[in-house]
Amino acid sequence: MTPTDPDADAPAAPADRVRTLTRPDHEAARDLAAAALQRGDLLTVVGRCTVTYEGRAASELGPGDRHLTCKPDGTAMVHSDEGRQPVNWQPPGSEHEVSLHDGHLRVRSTREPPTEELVVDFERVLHVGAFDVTDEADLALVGTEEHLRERILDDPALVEPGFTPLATERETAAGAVDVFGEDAAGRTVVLELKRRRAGPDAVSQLARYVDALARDLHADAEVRGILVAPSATDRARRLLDERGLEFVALAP
Amino acid sequence: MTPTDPDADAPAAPADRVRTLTRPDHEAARDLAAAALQRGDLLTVVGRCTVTYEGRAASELGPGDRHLTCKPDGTAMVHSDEGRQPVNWQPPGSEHEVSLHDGHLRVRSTREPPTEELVVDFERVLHVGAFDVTDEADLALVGTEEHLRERILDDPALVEPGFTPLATERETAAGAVDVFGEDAAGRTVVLELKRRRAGPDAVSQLARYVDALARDLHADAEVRGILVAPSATDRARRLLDERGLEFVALAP
DNA sequence: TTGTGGATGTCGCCG
DNA sequence: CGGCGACGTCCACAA
Repeated sequence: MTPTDPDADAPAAPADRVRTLTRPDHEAARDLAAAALQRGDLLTVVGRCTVTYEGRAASELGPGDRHLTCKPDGTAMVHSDEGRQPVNWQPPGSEHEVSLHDGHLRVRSTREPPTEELVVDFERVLHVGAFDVTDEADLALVGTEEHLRERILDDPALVEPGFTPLATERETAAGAVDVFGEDAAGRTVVLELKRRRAGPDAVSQLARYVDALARDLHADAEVRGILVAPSATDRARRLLDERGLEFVALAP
Repeated sequence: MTPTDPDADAPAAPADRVRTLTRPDHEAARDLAAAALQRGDLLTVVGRCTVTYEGRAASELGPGDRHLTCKPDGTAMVHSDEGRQPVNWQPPGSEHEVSLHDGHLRVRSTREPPTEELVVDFERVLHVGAFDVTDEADLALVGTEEHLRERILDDPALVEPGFTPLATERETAAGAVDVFGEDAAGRTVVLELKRRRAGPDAVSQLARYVDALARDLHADAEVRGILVAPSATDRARRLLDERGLEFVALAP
């Protein structure tokens, strides 16, 4: 927290839900940023800065123009002008603090564990913004692996005629199997589902479950493993063949 | 870049590197946003909006306050007040456009392939910002898997006395092996490196390489596989044992 | 363009 | 908390 305002018991003015400064001096920027963190606002800072990170790894980033976001949940992100990924960040649950260092505006974010520290040092501030935002809505997403599973449970013949699902997330020594069932001949079947084109790791995953189940059941039990995905790479196909596993093309 | 302005030979006014509006009406917001996209600025919009996405999957998001970023490289991100991940986004290379719909400010981002469309519809705009930002600096990151590899090549005895690296990224039928070498007895050794605690997938990956190499070489060739990581989960240890593979504890 | 595997992955779920 | 696997993963790099 900021080292100010221990007892703001006087009813704060119903401040604007948005407060911004353009090209503020560093003290004004610090004040607005500190107030934003204090109030649990979303804080944005744009300007020329350097960034250092130390934690699971460590990084240095020289001067450049970037966009910093500090969320009320403790997330911090430093975005450059390119890329979907922030160039540096701190996960939710971190604590942010703002200060002046050598006449620079410094935002420091720490968390623990693991111990991680992100320091963003602005030598020039183009913009500071404090936003009182709330979001109650939930994202409704379709086309996931879960939908593929529902499709199969709805109509098991999509996998093959006579296939009967018996369980989902069935536990084995190697982990939980996506769909567990049996074929028309009563043989055990394991499905591994992928919402998109499957690669070698999907095959390895399926193989782990098949091996584990074959061991869990009788030594003589035959266990079929079927990879269900819209498509599979050549290498994945080859690995399937080598392991005596099968493939069924099916999309979410 | 924007697909316009073939001959902007008239010297553009040395416009501010930052232009923002607070609680603009939708037309003013549209004008500033359009100018920002035109100029290749970083565009930010904060306000109450709904979001729809359709492409590799599809999603709907009801009304809430969010922060939209459009980068000059075609990236778009919609951030809510929580989480490190944007609630919706568009990858770099997309094209953004801004318009008025039913009196709302609408930002639409599309790309191809795959065909994907993101529509952000603001019913209330708290803030619009246009920032002329550049970032030449490169991130210097340490503690990656590559550093672990360099550590091993520097001092192969960290793996075991007598270990001799012969190649990195050596190709096999199953893909490229992290480190390929031989032990003191001249046996072929495959290393799979992980910068952090290793799980079952790391073991499967190593097993794929060992199997492929044993096949590529002679049928009677013995190939040792060693997982090198700071630590490994119980399940990973068990899988290593089952497959006759080994583990060496080593951190980047 | 596609394939492949790393990532400070993040995130949710479950023991 | 740690393990485990999905993700509209993103991303760089190689073929």
